[in-house]
Amino acid sequence: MSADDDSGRPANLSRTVGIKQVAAHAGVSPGTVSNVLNRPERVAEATRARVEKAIRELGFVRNGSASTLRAGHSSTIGLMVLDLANPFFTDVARGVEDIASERGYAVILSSSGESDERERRNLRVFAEQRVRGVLLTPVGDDSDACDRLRERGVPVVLLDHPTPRASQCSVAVDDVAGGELAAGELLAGGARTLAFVTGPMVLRQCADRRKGALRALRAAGLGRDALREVAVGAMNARSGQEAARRLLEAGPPLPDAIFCANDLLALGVLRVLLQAGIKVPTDVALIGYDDIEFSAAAAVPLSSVRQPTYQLGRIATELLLEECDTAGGHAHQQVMFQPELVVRESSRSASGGAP
Amino acid sequence: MSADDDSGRPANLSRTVGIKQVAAHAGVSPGTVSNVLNRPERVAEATRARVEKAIRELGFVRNGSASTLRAGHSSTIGLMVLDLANPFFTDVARGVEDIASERGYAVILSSSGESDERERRNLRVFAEQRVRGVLLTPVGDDSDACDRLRERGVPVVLLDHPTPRASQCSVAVDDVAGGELAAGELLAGGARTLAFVTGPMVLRQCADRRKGALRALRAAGLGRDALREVAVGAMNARSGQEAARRLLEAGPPLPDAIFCANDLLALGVLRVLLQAGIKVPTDVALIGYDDIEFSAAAAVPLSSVRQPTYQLGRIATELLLEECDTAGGHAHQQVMFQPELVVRESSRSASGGAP
DNA sequence: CTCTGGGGTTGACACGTTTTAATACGATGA
DNA sequence: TCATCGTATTAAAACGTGTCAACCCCAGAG
Repeated sequence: MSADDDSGRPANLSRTVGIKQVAAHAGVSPGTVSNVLNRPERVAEATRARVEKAIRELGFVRNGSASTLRAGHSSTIGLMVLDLANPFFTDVARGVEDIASERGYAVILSSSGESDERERRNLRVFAEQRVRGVLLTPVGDDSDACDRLRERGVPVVLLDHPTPRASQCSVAVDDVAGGELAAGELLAGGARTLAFVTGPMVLRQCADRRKGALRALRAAGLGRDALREVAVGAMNARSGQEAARRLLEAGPPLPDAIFCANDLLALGVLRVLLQAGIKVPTDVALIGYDDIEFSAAAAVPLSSVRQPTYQLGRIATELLLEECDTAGGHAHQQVMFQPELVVRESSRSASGGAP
Repeated sequence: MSADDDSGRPANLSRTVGIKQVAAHAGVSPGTVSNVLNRPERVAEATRARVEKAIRELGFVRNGSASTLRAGHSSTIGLMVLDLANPFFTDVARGVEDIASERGYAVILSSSGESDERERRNLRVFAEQRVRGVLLTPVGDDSDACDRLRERGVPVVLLDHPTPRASQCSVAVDDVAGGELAAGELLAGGARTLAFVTGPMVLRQCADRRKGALRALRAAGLGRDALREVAVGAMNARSGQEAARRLLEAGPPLPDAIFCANDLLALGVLRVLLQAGIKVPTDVALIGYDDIEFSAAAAVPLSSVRQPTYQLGRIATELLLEECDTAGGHAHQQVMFQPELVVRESSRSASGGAP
């Protein structure tokens, strides 16, 4: 009585159980089964029950490829972020998944790893899968790949990336303001020389936060030469360590304070500084960006700039699905949030406390 | 060889450009285009060049749904982890993505959030998408949903989850040994009473690490009553904080040391302890599990148990793809890695140093 | 009784690709 | 010259679902 071969048991092993098999089992036509699945209100209560019973009994699972093929688009959306290992983006992803699954959409999650070649490759996979729409945190500013998608009729919402173009939706946080907040906090603490530790400048996040820092410097009456820039290849803790080592190797006059474009960078910097016996914030003040969960628990609790990450994901997804569901008349929106300064120990220099 | 019917202008707006349009443009049959895409060696150099030119000019992108429908399965694999916000799993995911994309597979990444209902729902999405195979870190031990997939002919490799069943592949790390290492380290430091902070016991990871801890206790000649267990609802930092508060509220005789089933839990515990003015490791020693990147940078650098995360993902994917590509004769493997103790400050109690 | 209307159901086709059996064609050997 | 063979290409038949026009049947109106 082992369930080895097809010995009279319900058709578990029958190669594939499709809409037709269900129809036969329920004594209706395939069209009716399709109606039960897609417009249940059009089919009489009794037949509907019979079909649903058959579906359960046969363990039918709708073939998504066939649906997609017929419909011209699937019920999945693609989400492409810069770095899956960054808690900032996993928070965003959580917001995306929550809204999407609430509305019956599945999410294909993908990461470009800050490489535009991987971005292109993964966007092509999205295109092949005929995703319904795409949420994209672009690596560069070249909107080329993005435009090709939109030409194909695939809505794209830019995520954590503002756009001046009225022809598309975007959700972002004001990184210039955030950079100004961060640098301003360091300057208010008494710093006269700053270092800016950053990832690749092609990343808009880095460029904007730098711009904000420069603005703060100017407001404090300091020149551009008060800012030393250290650019590394990625925005993770490992690169942060490299940046700190470079700063140390550069020689004795360390900057008064360091602004990192990212909490991951800041944690890496912090680690190397402490290992070198440098006191934070006494010797050097430090501030990061994103306010990820681990920053508060760091060796020296890290000051940072908080962004509404989860909201970012939610709003972006709502905009995208709105654009998908609306036929033609969709009003594109460019949403911009404001960041918030979070002051912890790493920037509370002994000298410059509260005013 | 002159323009056939299209009047000079690139066919951007033609509703959908499929294999047929390419064929017409290149003056061949659709079958030949398909051959160019899938078995280029079968088609003459000259025609192949012509077809490839047409593909570029029309911006053709193969329709994955149609391929999948025809083939019966797609060229994507599904990856379901317990918690995307846990760096342990993002490291694993990196290993998976690297191997998969190397072999021309795309990855659909999904997270059950330690909820078996979400696990079932997301596995159903995998089934609808007709993924080629699934990498699964199951929430519970009920292999039901998993079995249904395998009945459908979808290979499933268990990830971070050992199995005694010879009928399926699995890749795991010995969590009993790891738990024993962790608790052993605390006991070697002089602790006589322990707390075990853990997530839901349905999670095998938690159950096994507890088993290892008990084994270490026994080896040290201590009874089961030397271990106080604090179980919380999830394995993240927030729950860790809750656990620590519960320990503090329970009254003055704190345990000598705390073993957390997870670094996230440990970081949460650490934070609350420090805020309460409790010295780590002097008053209470602490050890976590997974050795995530942030543990080394914590307020008190966290001792932990390291696992070969990236390798875990790689090997699991290799096994899965091997099973997918092999027709029938596939030898299932159960791979088990050994964990490694990483001692840092949080477990170096003043009393018990080196032997 | 017939006629009309409408809810419920059906059947057939289309979606874009892959695959298989069949075809065209030029070259080779008898 | 014809038969044979191999290579390059083609036409046609699936894959499983959604859609839409057609159809059936019965209730109610005339």
